[in-house]
Amino acid sequence: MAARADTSKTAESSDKVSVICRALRRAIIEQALEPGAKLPEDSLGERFGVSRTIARHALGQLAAEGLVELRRNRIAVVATPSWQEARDAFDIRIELERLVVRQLAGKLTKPQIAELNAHVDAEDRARDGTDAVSIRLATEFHILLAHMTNSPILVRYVSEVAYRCCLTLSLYSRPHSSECAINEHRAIIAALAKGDVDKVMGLMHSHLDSVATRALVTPSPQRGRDLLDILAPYADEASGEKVVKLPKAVRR
Amino acid sequence: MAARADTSKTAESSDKVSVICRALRRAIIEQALEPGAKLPEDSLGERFGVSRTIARHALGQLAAEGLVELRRNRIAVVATPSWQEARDAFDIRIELERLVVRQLAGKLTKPQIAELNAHVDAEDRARDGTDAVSIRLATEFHILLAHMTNSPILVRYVSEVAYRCCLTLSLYSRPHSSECAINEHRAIIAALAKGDVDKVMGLMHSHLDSVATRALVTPSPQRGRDLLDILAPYADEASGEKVVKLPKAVRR
DNA sequence: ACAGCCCGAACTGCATGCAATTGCAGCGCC
DNA sequence: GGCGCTGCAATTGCATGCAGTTCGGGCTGT
Repeated sequence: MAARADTSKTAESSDKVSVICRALRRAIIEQALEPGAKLPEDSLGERFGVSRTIARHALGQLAAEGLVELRRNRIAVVATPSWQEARDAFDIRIELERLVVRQLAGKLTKPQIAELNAHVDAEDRARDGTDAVSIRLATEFHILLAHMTNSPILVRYVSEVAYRCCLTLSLYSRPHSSECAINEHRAIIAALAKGDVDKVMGLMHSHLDSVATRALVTPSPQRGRDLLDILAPYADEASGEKVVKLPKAVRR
Repeated sequence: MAARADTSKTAESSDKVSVICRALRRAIIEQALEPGAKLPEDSLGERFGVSRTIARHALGQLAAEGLVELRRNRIAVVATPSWQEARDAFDIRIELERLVVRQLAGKLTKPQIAELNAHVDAEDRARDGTDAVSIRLATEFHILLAHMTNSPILVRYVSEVAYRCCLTLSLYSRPHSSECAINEHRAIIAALAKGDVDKVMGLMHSHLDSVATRALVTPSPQRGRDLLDILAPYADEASGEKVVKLPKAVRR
């Protein structure tokens, strides 16, 4: 039951803008929309049966979350975080999630523990599904934890940064074996239930750290980064090196 | 030369929406707009010389940052964070800023240190100004620090959460003596320059913690939610307070 | 006199229209 | 053949218009 239909405090609830936001968010983190994919306002509006105004508003929200890049007078695109930004996001995420488990250790109710276990079971069952889904589930485990702190702000930040990490994982990571992640999730639940603050903070730290380092070992964006943007700063002094213009691989 | 000309990283640069956002943000954290103040789209549009569409978009962004509360079909109001939310915000802020100084310790350039010192000097000069301004400057010191990490994500989160804390300080704190804050800022700069990671993390922690505890000891509005708004007309026992419900803050 | 109802004003939700900017394809020039 | 230019189509930036909802004040019934 992932019903959690509560969107509550944070400005978004049931209007069309939020619906589009959620849909796009999910599409992005499941890689249905790759980083760099174009998101023209009218196409979105047409797709979701709303006007450009609404699509535009949704894009604005997603841009505020860092999932979408918005350049003036240009088509919005799915964000393409740099490797450094990915590292930064993970650093922040580690701190935030340590805070989460610190607040949660020993304070979980039985139903909450059951809910967590159920979620991990779901992760387990999804192991033979697509990679995108298992990544999403793993991410949602962390968001579920954040929810249990009853701190809307913490939920928002953890969600955002987790989504960003999801996005970067899709960029810089190859098929990851979710097995160990699941085991680590179980270990975290156990330590939380036992109330061992230090243990659980350490677990969470190493869990995220391992994901980060395992995923982000390759600072060479094999593809997908639009080189033109990368090279923009070098345009001034790029006299000696001949910069060939690559054949725009990502065309539609 | 604070010409931090970074456009486009964080979606907001030079369009009218961002202008309005910045203006409102500042008005809010300087308490020109009190928590609970109404922000009708038309009035904002009129005030800033734009249409409702733009004002609406700006409100959306500010709502995403938690500075504005947006209820469907209702006039937007400046957010009124509960006391618990204030605590949560400070908790998060402490972690984030510890991360900031951890990354910064020993890595600051001379110009950066000079810039920081200049800012604190400005804080010093503003001591005889209004409280709102000195609070804003103190907040901006922390944001300036975050900027120096060169991590856009960190900048965004620190800024947001710092603004939120600013907002709550205006709610739950009485006139605070900024003197010690200034000294603590100087101490932090010194420790950063010396590169003493542990020292500076401890300093930052206690700095923020002291601000938080000094400020948040009084949950005077029992729950702080929009209950406060409801009770405003019946402001008998809340006598000492200046709760004029709304002199139509932004009315032509 | 008081409570409840009703109606108008105010406001938001959303779509559409128009001007301005950008992307791009084709064309001419070197 | 490659490079730069030009004009058109695509797309955004923004304002305005209309419909639906909420708020508040006055009126009526008791």
